[in-house]
Amino acid sequence: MPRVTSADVAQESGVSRTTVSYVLNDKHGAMISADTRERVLAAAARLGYSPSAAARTLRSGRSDLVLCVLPNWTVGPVLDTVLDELTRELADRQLSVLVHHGRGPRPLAELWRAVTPRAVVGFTEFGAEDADAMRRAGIQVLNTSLDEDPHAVFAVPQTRVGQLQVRHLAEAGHVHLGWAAPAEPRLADFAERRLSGVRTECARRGLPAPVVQDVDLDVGSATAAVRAWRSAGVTAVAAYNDEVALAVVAGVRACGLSVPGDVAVIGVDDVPAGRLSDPALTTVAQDAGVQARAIATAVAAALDGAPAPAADQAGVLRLVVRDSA
Amino acid sequence: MPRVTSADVAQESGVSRTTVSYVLNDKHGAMISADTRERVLAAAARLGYSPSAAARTLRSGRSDLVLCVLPNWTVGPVLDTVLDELTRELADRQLSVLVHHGRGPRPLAELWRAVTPRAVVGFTEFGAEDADAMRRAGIQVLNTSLDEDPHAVFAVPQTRVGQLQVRHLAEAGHVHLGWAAPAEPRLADFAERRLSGVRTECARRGLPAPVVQDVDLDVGSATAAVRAWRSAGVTAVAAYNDEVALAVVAGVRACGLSVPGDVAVIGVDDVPAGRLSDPALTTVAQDAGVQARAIATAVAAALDGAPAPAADQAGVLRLVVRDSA
DNA sequence: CTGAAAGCGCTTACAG
DNA sequence: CTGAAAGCGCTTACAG
Repeated sequence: MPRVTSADVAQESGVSRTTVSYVLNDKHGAMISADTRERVLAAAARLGYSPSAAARTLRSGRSDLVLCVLPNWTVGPVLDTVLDELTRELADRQLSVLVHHGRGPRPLAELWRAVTPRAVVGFTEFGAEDADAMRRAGIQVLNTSLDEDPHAVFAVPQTRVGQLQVRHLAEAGHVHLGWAAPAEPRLADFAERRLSGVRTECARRGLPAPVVQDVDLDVGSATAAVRAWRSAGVTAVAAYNDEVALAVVAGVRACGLSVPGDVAVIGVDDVPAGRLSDPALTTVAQDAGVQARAIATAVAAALDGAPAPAADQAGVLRLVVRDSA
Repeated sequence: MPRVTSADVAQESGVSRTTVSYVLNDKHGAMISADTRERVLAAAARLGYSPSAAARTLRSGRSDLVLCVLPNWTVGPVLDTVLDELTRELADRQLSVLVHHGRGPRPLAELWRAVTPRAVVGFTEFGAEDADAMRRAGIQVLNTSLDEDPHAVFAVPQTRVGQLQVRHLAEAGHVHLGWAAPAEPRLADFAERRLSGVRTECARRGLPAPVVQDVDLDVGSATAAVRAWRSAGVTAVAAYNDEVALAVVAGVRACGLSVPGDVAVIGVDDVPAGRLSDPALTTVAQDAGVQARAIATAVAAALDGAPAPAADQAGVLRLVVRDSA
């Protein structure tokens, strides 16, 4: 069954392809009689016509797609929400958001060439040659991954996350702090940034350096870490995220100790499971909506050739005090 | 800065566009001298040439994209993993996977027209007219959402999930069961299927019908539900998923009761937080790898025009017994 | 108000 | 072994 083209619609409605195009694209300048208009629309509907985006993109040199490239580790709940919101935000600007997961074995180039996006938003860093090639092809390249990236349009200030954790713990009187690192090596870049914030803030307050322990998402690993912290005199632990924090809580419990009495724990992300755990997790929440809007604004600005507006990066973070610290 | 085209490469290397195309596509039939070949490749590299996928798609009538359409509620951890794996699986077949989140305000048609995918995999049902239009455009339409869908290529047997939960609870001697439904209305379709499995299995075993309670992801809501269950004589609760199960556990605790002594709880998904909770959650795990491979196989079969192979749907599910039931 | 024609960049028979 | 040419389906000046 051959494709229905604008020529078919033209023939069916007895007009030229030009007119079909004008009608279907609601062309402003051209004045089409209401009668013709109606005829064309009816024919298009009858034939089930849908314009070829490939042809349109080829002709106009631009699609209306925004490609988001995710890192090759599992998307957390926050990023999920960011993508949902971003999709909604950009829809207002007639842009469709497409997400690519996990940087598989196929080179990124295959992908952006295949979709000809207007903009690519990286939630992970791409290689310099990839970025250059995309820019050469007229694609706006935006990056949101890490704070120091010069091309970053919006980076959640990861060091600030660590600072907030320490501030809360220190103000509660804790002096000897621990840091629970994720075992997953692909998280290392993020973890490093957060830890660096923890270190800085400890130093600034004259506290001893944090005692770092890797913590897997199982009780055994967490128990070992808790023992190490205890013997180092640690009374409060800042965790990479809520999941790791939950593991730490489980470890403390397994040692026959209690949270926050023996060891206080603070996480990051504010996941539902943290609200429901015993004790409920104190955490640093990231506002997905703020992130999504900032990225959407940056994308829109880039497409308009405008300078990226300064995003209120501090506003994303919020301390949520519950029972674990 | 104008686009570099194959004509530029041809000129730069002193050959025709035909030859450029042959070299770049590793055309089998055509014998190109090693010398020419090299010259073309060098010129392409020097110019930073990247072929226009729009033109290629227009010319050949097909792209190498597979579009996954997600429902408009947040992706769970299982689906996340499925997408990662699917991306990997299909990369072996030279296909790139693109994911669309959340069915925003833009009509789906805009999207598939804009990317001209080879296949669309729906993790949510689309309207009949959308599906028809896609099929008319030569796109393979696959659906994975719910068991009864005739177009479903691979549906996790949701009713079976409920059956497994009941079987475990019943074999542990429980007679009066509760079912914890998610408060989120967008989950209703899934929840309904699981609950139906619970009902069926209760009936089959001659147990009274399950007592259904909506449970929000907060302690207050869960506490109210637990009180209702207790006064109905319920001793074990099957929850929609692990998050809801965690809420139920929190509710039981808030009532001053214990899990599983007073109320046993079983979830679905096997999320890390469930492993770490106190007590550790008994749950029904879904194997994301099995799902991803089944979908990948189905997509490949559809593209080859082959009939979809029967997937081993039962193998996806596995009971994980821990301490909560 | 509407039509004929060019051209976006590519691939592929068809001739040499 | 390589080139000239057609055509995928669309939009948009340019003429009427």
